[in-house]
Amino acid sequence: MAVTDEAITKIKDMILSGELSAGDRLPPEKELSEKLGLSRSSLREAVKALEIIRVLDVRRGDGTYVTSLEPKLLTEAMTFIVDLHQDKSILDIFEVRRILEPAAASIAAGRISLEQLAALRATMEDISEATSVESLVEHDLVFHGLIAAAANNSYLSSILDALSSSTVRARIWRGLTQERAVDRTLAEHNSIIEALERGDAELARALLTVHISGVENWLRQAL
Amino acid sequence: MAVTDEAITKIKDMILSGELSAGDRLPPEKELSEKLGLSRSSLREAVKALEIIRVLDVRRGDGTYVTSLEPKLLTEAMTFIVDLHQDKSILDIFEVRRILEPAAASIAAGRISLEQLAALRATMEDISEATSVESLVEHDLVFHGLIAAAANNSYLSSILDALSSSTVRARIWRGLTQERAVDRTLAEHNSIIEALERGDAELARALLTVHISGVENWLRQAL
DNA sequence: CAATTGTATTGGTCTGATGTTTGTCCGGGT
DNA sequence: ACCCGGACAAACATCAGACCAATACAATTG
Repeated sequence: MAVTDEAITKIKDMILSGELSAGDRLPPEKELSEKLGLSRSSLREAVKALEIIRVLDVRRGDGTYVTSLEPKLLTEAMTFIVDLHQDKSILDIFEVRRILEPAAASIAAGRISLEQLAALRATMEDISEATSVESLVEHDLVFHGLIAAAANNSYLSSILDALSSSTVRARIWRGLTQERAVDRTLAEHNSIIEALERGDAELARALLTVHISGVENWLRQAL
Repeated sequence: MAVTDEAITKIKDMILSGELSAGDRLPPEKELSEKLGLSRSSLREAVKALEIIRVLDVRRGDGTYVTSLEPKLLTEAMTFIVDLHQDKSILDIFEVRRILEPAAASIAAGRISLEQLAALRATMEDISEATSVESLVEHDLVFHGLIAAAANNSYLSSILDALSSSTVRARIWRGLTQERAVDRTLAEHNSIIEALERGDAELARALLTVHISGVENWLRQAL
């Protein structure tokens, strides 16, 4: 194994063993490189790799820290990967979303707060068939993100966030505007909000299934 | 933004734009570093970061290539992250598994092949309450992995694989052996196989829900 | 006491040299 | 014609050392 990969493993092990915990600061690069027995350049490659998956947080002029390691941080790393995997099998991604989104909505129906409901309703304002694609994408991201967040499970919302990379969404909304299906989609969003307001878990689940399936079917024939 | 991060973005964009496709070889480090306007050292940090999330494949003495970018590769990257996130909120992870595993089993019931069924049955051989924890973990990983694979959705099985890091599994099985709950768990596995053999999607879904919930409840009281 | 300035610490980047591995080509032997 | 081995080139791996830039913190100053 290359020295850099060894360093990655060693740092990972230090975290797993508890020698390093969330928020802890690592020794300076020079010191750590000597301790691990490799050059600073090689160590930096290892640190960079751990930084991109949000395990380490490097602050110039300050030091390198272990991140909070909250599940939320999983999102960014996963999004990065899913972004690159797009086009490969969007339908597979939709199949997973069709499983998770209704489940999230169902859970959310029993837990969602008034503030979150208000935020959901707010996303519907100023949105219509005439709205720009960028705004629609933004609305959609926030809308589904809020529902996932209301389910109160960081892993669940992180995974859903990642599976709905904005790049993919943008293309879909672009297609929807051409197909003049925007108001149907927005009407579905409205129904979902109403179900959540009533705390109707079963209805919320069903509406999400229909909603995702609708887009999925449009996608299927578009490909 | 630092030059290294710029390089990461640029390489990512080259892949997204199609300038680089799966399997393509990147220019040599020296050449690419000049093209992107940074030193070789900094470029190497960028490459290392993309290598760890399985976007690039570096072959010493040969060159650097874009990986196949198959969803399967998502697993390794995600597992690495989830491994580090363990202990933080295992129950959240179980909640997601309780959503995905039954869905996967339900889909698998209609698609599973005879070979896959045989493989599933094979995992039950030589397994009993007396078996070592290592073997039980191995059995469990393969068992659930096969079901996920039978659902024939790479993203689904990748995510499930990642959520079931062997580190977590090991600890759970260790607990189960102490609680003498091993044969109940194995009996549930048997029932699941039978449901899949009959192609009974609804039953498979229910059994998986019960199965995951059972472990989940044990975990809840153990924490 | 607050604002400013200095300075040490720490990460960011570059350069250039050297080691290691791999792929390829070519010549000799069968 | 085929196979094998060595030489060579290409490409990544690693290191050492230098200098830049941002930050934290203590000292200074008003």
